[in-house]
Amino acid sequence: MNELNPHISVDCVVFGFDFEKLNVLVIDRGSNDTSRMALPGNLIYNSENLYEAATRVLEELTGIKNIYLEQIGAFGDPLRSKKQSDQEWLKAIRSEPGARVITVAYFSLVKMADYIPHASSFAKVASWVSVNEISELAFDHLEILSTAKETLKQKIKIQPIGFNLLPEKFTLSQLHRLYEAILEKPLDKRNFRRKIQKLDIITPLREKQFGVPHKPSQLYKFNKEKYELLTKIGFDNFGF
Amino acid sequence: MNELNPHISVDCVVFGFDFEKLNVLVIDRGSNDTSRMALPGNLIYNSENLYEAATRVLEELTGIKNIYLEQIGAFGDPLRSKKQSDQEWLKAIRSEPGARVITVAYFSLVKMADYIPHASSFAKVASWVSVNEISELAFDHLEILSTAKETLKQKIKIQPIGFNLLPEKFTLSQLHRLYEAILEKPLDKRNFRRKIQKLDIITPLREKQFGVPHKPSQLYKFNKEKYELLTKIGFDNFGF
DNA sequence: TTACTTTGTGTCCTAATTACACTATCAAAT
DNA sequence: ATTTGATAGTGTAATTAGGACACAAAGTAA
Repeated sequence: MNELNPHISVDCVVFGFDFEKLNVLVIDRGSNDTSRMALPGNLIYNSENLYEAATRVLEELTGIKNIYLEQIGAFGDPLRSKKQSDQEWLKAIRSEPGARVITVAYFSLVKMADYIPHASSFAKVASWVSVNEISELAFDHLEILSTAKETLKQKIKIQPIGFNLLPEKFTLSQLHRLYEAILEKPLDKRNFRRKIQKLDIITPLREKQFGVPHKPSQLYKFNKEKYELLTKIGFDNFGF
Repeated sequence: MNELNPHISVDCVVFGFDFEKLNVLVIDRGSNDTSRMALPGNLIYNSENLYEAATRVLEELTGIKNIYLEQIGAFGDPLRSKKQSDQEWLKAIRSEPGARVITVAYFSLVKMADYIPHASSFAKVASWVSVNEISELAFDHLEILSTAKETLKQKIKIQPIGFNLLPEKFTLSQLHRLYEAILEKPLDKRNFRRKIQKLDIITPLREKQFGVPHKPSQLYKFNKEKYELLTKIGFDNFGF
């Protein structure tokens, strides 16, 4: 009973933030056609649920574990894996390369510094790529990525999940740039700071940046207790 | 190749509004155990995509077609169809009743008056039930329903999809009660009206209610052009 | 004609949003 | 020592949105 289900896969859109822009973790299939890159993903086992499968596959392919992971939705066009380049690759790794597969996509937010991705299994290389520089991916992964970006945009307005993309200690400017990168629009610096401060979910540390060639910035940490209290009593949005 | 895929199903949460409260369309499996009701759903064909499958299954089981339909997500716990009552029913209608099936759930909004549901196929009866009176459903359908309600709550704040639940001509009071039913909280009458009017997506008709034992209400229609313009240039939310 | 029901409307107060510019503080270069 | 370059950090005024609140108007039914 603990066998691969040849009809169902999971794919993960792993976002990382380098203090400048959003990045996505992709694996390189190593062949030399034009669309060599793909999102990490694979078939599920019949014994595991979808979330477990996503967690497992991500660790197997990239070594990443213990992260924020949330479902985006299911993608199941009958032709989603019928491109010739995709079929060739599937023949190399699947026992039923022609099977009709639907995939359940997840998106994940990680602290980029914590994960120097190490490739494994059939992923020759796993690496970070700027989301805006991706114009082609295997299967329907470009569509999945696009949906993931949209989901993240919506979600960041409702929950402060962005903190999963920052280190424990961060500056307001970093948080500011993160929101701008996700929402893909400029946000006024003073208004942003005022709003974040009023939410009362960050706490200043007794610490500043040092070694930077400009005025050092106050460091903050995320106030998890306050956030959990907020989610418990219910709140509507973070309104950016 | 045009065959049923024994591992993938679709389920539909069809919402209707009776001017008082939200209702959901359920099918009655006709057996006499405690959880006789289920959401309309069935296995997909390998030749169709997920949206097509949901459309087809819904029409086959309830006669409903041409409606607003949107994906909620995938549900795939390995035990989701292992309750004894569910297994007994699956044995009656499936060739592989023990197979591990994941389901892709959709939610749908219909004008209740347009659809006097007629049962067919293995649905002995299809009928409207108030969402608040449902405490048990087959499989994991209660969880799916719960997610659907939450999705609808979120979505109604961002897009005016509520109009799919009302007839062509409607009153502001009906729209008001609809929002209250979906959001499960009272909304101030005057503030609600002000807000809706400012959105500029409804147009008053040269028509009033008649035959009602109280002051007749102005009738309105939904302004689709304005809405599409809004979605094109982008808007953030409807803020209720 | 009265009773009953639902419609439709305006104001005041508070809170939130937007637009906007200059000084402070550090490292690095000269 | 001084200058340069970079980013941090801060306040206000004007506008807009949100929330609380009560009563007259228009119909049917008794």
